[in-house]
Amino acid sequence: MPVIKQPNLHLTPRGAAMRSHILDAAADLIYAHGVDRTSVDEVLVKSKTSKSQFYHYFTDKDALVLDVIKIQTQRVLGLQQPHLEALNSLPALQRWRDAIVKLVKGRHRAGGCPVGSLANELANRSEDARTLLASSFEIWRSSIERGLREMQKRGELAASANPHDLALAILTALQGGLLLAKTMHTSRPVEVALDMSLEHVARHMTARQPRR
Amino acid sequence: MPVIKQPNLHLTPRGAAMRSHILDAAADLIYAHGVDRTSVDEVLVKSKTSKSQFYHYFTDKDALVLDVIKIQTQRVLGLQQPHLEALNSLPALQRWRDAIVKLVKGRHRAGGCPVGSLANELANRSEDARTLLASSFEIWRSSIERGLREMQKRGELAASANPHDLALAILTALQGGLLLAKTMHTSRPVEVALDMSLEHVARHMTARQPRR
DNA sequence: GCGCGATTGGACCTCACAGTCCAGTTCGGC
DNA sequence: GCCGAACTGGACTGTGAGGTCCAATCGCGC
Repeated sequence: MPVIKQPNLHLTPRGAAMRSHILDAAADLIYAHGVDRTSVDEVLVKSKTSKSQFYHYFTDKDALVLDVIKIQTQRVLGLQQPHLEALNSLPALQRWRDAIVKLVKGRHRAGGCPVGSLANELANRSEDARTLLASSFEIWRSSIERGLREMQKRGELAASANPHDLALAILTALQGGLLLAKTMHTSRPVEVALDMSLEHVARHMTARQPRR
Repeated sequence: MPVIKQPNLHLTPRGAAMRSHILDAAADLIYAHGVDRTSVDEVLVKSKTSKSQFYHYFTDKDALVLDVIKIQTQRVLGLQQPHLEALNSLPALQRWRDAIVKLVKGRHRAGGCPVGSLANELANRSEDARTLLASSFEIWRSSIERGLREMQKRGELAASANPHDLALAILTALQGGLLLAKTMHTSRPVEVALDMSLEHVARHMTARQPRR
C-alpha cells in the first residue's frame, strides 16, 4: 500500500481558483498535444504560474492527468448536456447527430474526442486512469440510455429493445467516427456511423410516434 | 524544402534482415507502450542491437515510426486477409465478426487496434504519419467494400445500397468498439457495434440470398 | 588474400524534463 | 497591526532521452 502524498488539504478560495486555472491550461494543452508531449513547464507558461505553485496544488504530473480526465469529462458532458437532456425521441436524436457533425466539421483538423484520446493514450498504462475513463464512458452511455428508456416508457421504442446496448452501440459508433475523422480529415465517418446508429434505433421503434 | 537524410541506400540481404528485425521489435514495444513511451534504447535492448546499427538503418525515431505504421498496417491486414478475402456474404460477415470478438476476448487487457492507437497518437502531430494512417484505413475500408460489391453484383445486396459508406460505417464501428473495449476491459462494445453494422448491411439485402 | 564499402560497438554529447528546495510574500482571523 | 498558515518565485538537481562520432570489424567481389 503506497503512501499517497496529499498536498493542499486546505484550499482558500483563491487557492482553489489558482488550481483550477492551472488545470484548465493543462487540459487545453493535453488535448492539443497529448499527455506525453505536454510538459509541466509548458503548463506553467500557459497558465502564467511557477513550479512551486504547480507542486503546491498537485502531487505530481500523474495526479494532474487524473484531474484532467475529470474535467474533460465534465466539459464534454457539459457541452452535450442540452442535447442529452432532451434525447428522448427520434427527431431529437437526429438533431443531436446534426449538432455533432457540425462541431466536427468546424474543427476536424483539431482532433477527435478529448475523452477518447485520453482513453487511447492512458488505458493500458495507468489502471487508475483507465478506471476513471471507463466510468466517464459509462456516464456518457447511461445518459444516452436514459433518453431511450423514456421513449420506451412512452411506447415509442419497442419493449423488446435493449436501451443499454443500444446506447453503447451509439457511443461506440461515435467514438470510432471521431477517431477516423481526425485521421482522415473529413467528417464522413462520423456521419455514416451516427446515421447507422439512428437507423438502428429507428428499427426498434413502434408505430406509435409523437407528432412532430 | 528540408534536406532528407537517407541512410542505408544499399542494403545487403543481411542488412535488410537486421533492419526488419529492429522494426519488429519497435512495432511490438510501440504497440504495448505507445510511441512516446518507447525509447530507442528499449528497442535496442529488445532487438539486441546497438545505437550505431539503429542509426545506420533509420535516420531518426520519426522515420522509424513511419515504418512501424507501415508494418502494423501489413500485420493487421495480413491477419484479416483470410476473412477479408471471403467477405462477400452475410454469413461470411458473421464469421468475421465472431473471429474479431474472439480475438478481443482473448486479449482485451492488451489494447485496441494497433493502427487505431497509432492514429490517435500521431494524427495531429505529424502530417506524414497522418496521411499514412489515413491510407491504411482507406485500404482496410476498401477491402471491406470489395466484398460488398461482390454481393451487390450477385444481386444479394440491393443496387441502391452504397458499399463505400457501408464499409466505412463498419470500419468506424469496429474502431470505436476496440477503443471502448480496451478502456472498459470488456468485449461488449465490439460485439454490439459489429452486430449493429451487420444488421445495417442486412437491411440492404434483397430476397435473393445464397443457400447456406 | 586484398580492398573497400557495409556494418557494428559503445562511449559520448546535449538537452528537456520531472521533481526539489528554500527564502520569501501575501492573506485572513483576531 | 500581528501571527501563522497559505501561497509564490525561481534557482537547482538528477535522470533519461535522442542523436553523434569514430575506430574497429565483417564479408563480398575480384
